[in-house]
Amino acid sequence: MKLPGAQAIPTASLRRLPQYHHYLTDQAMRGVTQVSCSVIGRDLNLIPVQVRKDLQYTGIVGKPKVGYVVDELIQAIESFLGWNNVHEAFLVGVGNLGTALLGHERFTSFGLRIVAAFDTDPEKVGAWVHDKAVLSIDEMTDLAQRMSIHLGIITTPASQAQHVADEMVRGGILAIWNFAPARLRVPDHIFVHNEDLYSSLAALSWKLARMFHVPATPETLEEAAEQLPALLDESVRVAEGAD
Amino acid sequence: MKLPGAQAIPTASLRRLPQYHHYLTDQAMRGVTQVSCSVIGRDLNLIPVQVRKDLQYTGIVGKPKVGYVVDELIQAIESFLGWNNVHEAFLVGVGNLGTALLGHERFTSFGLRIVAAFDTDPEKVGAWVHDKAVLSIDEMTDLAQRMSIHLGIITTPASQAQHVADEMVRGGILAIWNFAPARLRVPDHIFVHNEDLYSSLAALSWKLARMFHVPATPETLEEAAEQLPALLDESVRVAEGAD
DNA sequence: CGGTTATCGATATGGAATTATCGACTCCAG
DNA sequence: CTGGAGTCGATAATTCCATATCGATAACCG
Repeated sequence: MKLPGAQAIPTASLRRLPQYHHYLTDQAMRGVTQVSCSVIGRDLNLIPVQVRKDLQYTGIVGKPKVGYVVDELIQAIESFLGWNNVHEAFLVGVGNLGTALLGHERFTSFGLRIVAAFDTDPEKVGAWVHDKAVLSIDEMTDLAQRMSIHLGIITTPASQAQHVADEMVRGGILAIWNFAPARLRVPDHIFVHNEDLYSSLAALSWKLARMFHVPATPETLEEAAEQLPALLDESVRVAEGAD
Repeated sequence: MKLPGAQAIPTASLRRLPQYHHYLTDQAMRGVTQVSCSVIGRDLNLIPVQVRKDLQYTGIVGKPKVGYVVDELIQAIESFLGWNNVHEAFLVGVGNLGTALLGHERFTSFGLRIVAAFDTDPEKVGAWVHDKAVLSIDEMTDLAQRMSIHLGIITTPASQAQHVADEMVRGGILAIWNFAPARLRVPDHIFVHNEDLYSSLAALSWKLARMFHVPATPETLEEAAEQLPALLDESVRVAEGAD
């Protein structure tokens, strides 16, 4: 028996759901009450079949010829993603990025409320950033336990991320949203969700490099083929002095 | 004939390369000169085969029993990702997130230099944020043309993102790094790379919801099966009043 | 009131990505 | 100098995701 809202959903689909949600709330504000996969697909540059498949994971049921009721769809997505239950979180690392996240009031609508921030810098401790108190990192572990906080957000430099993660685990935190470019080592039962801007930057860099420096024209391919040392010959370094 | 540094690489592999890069530079600092896929896999929680496959895309060649030379590997990744050629970029939207990005001096090491920022807010225009001038958005289009800027970064609210994108295209920008939660509509030859924190948050939310509210035990599955209305019966809304 | 059209839901196909397997090579130990 | 262990590189198999196709259903129109 197949269960709606079951445990299996492709990551790719999961990442598209907020886009549908955003689009749908926008449509709802404009007074639209019903919507079809075709229309969504047109506006979001996706093929209708994929939209339908994604939405089916939420357990929503549509009607032929009409499509879906917008409000029901929004509810289904929110429910599926757990946005109806707000999770309280601690944030560690009140730098540029940390401050930015603290300012995202919108998070509350998406099931996330940052209740306090922590830092090591004495100048920051005691301050208030976007109505959130900045406390000393030393208090974090104990406070997480006493407040039963289960979610931690790390926005420190990479060098401190592991230490912060360890403290979070000690404090009973079970899930970590990690923005530091570091691979955290945690016990198996702790869930780590890595953000890592650099991973994303890589995809962009690669594309840019090929757009501006190594375009895929036949000539440049031949050039490259000439330049590349005997890959078939010796172990010469391939990318030497490219700068 | 297969070309090293060719056009095809899985996105997933692309996203892992910076992690290897970060790990390798760290190892290099510690004096490690050679490394094998097994070791990398152990430290980064990946299976050796996958590491090997990812690294092969960069065109690097290893030696049996020994592995790879760390410095060559770093060079190969940087070259493959185009990090040896710095791209200049404009950033639009000096809010929390924009400010955070402007502060990332590290970007320069990864092929990206933000040369100027733009905003509509008269209070921000004329200021300097992290040594970058904040200019009026009106100047952006013209300036992009005159300075031959080809990369734009959008950190505005979603409502303004489309307008900014249009202006960027008019200014000759060819690639856009979009942090606004909006689907941009651009000509075909423009490359858009979406960041969208909310997409990422969705994956986290979904996991959290199942960790704390709908764990995957048989009992709760039965409960859920009971609660869910007759999906097989009528079109009743599935997720009613979950709040 | 019946035919047409648009949409949903389900299944099937195609392709891509991860994982597994095998042969070849290099270092190290005896 | 020779055998064994460990690693690379390539190919094969599996799994997973995206896309295509088909029947069923409900609104619209003549």
